[in-house]
Amino acid sequence: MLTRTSVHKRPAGHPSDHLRGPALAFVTHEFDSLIERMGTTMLFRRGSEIYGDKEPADYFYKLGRGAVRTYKILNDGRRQIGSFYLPNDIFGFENGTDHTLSADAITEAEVLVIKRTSLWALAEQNQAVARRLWLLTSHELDRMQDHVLLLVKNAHERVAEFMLEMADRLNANREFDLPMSRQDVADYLGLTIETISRVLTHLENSAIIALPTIRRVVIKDRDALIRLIS
Amino acid sequence: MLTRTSVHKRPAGHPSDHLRGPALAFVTHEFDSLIERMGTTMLFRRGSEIYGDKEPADYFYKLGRGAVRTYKILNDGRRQIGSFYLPNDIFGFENGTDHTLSADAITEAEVLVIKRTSLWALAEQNQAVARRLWLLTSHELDRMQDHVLLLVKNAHERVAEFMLEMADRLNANREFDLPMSRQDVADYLGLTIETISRVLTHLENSAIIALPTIRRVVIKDRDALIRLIS
DNA sequence: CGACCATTTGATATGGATCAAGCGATGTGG
DNA sequence: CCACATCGCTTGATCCATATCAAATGGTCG
Repeated sequence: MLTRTSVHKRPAGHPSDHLRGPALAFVTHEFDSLIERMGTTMLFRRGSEIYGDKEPADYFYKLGRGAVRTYKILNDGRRQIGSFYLPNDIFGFENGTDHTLSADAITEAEVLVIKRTSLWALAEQNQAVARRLWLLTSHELDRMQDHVLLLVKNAHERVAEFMLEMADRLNANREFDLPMSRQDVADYLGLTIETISRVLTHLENSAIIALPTIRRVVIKDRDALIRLIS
Repeated sequence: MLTRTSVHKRPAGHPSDHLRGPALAFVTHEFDSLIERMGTTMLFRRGSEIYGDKEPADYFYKLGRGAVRTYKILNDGRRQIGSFYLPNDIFGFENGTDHTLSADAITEAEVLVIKRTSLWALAEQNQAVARRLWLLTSHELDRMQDHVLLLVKNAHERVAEFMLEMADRLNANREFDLPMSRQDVADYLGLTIETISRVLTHLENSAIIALPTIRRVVIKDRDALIRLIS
């Protein structure tokens, strides 16, 4: 019988691999200016819908300013949030031709809107663009995978991991403002608002975080947070 | 949500949709024979590892015969299964340069192993291949998204949805054999084996399914199952 | 047949949900 | 500038779905 050991020898072969360093930077920059030229900037008010569940996915989006959530309303009326998007994130990639989630603006949001067909046509001729599209999808996949792993943990672990993720994505070392409400956090983590509140109070009482205002978070003991998610 | 099937069935509405009909069929076939020529068939014994967590992802895989699971062991020792793969599914696409999940054979499995670098080189010159790679990643993303939505439902809903998904993916109308154990099902659905067992007993007592043997499932009342997941 | 492992079934415990009330910040009209 | 309404959040009491612990059953393979 064949064994599998011989299989894993070569250097990594991920799509983006030969784009390391300057090459990757170039492609990223090129891609960004491309879509900036192809797209239109739009302003969405707090709470307004960017696209709806089951709508054809004719566009994709790059967030300039603000915050966006994608979500689905379940049969029992609960809302499950799929992802949060922060400045410079690209979204609307989470699915195929028809959106399976809806997206709306959590805060006032400046969004670059790009027509898919034009970008797709471009990808037909430009390998770098095609590669980039693939990479974006792949990152979205990574994120979704992490979300699955998050949802099987207990409440303390979910909240701790969420706070570390937010700090990271907001480039904050210790202190940041959550762009979303407690209800949003609850719907993302698959918990209730009461549980979120209790866990935060507990973390505050344990001197692991501080909450100077309702939206502001100070990470006082990052190691303790990391230990929580172990 | 339940309509998603194996990687090879194109969900309605994907970006590649302008490849409808003969064009897509051609591409799919071309791609399949391409990778068959590029890859090597290997046999994995029941329970043997196909790739490990944190190994470089140098290959991807097409399952010929058997069943495969990808999973991650959590800090507390629990095992979370990310996906099951069935014949003709392509896997090893669930991430970037390094695997974030491990994969092993649930049953004896015949697997076509393809070197990523060779396929990637091909994609550089062949749009159809590049498109195909994107599509595969995108399907994986769809599946992961469904998994997130599954994990926030209650035990009955999760099990009902799982059974419908399996029937669909195994192309079974009423009757099929589960390739995986109760423990696997539990680890996929984020439940315990006892809960799986109790829900199955309940579904059997309600004449919604029958379980003639431990692995065999007969769907006696599909509508009731669908109603359960509403 | 006997041993072993997977599954089922039963009894009890518990984490997080639910229901309910209180609180604090923000805004509005008088 | 204050009284009051509103909304988002916190806190408390209780409940319930699922986990956990434990034992019985069944299926498989020597």
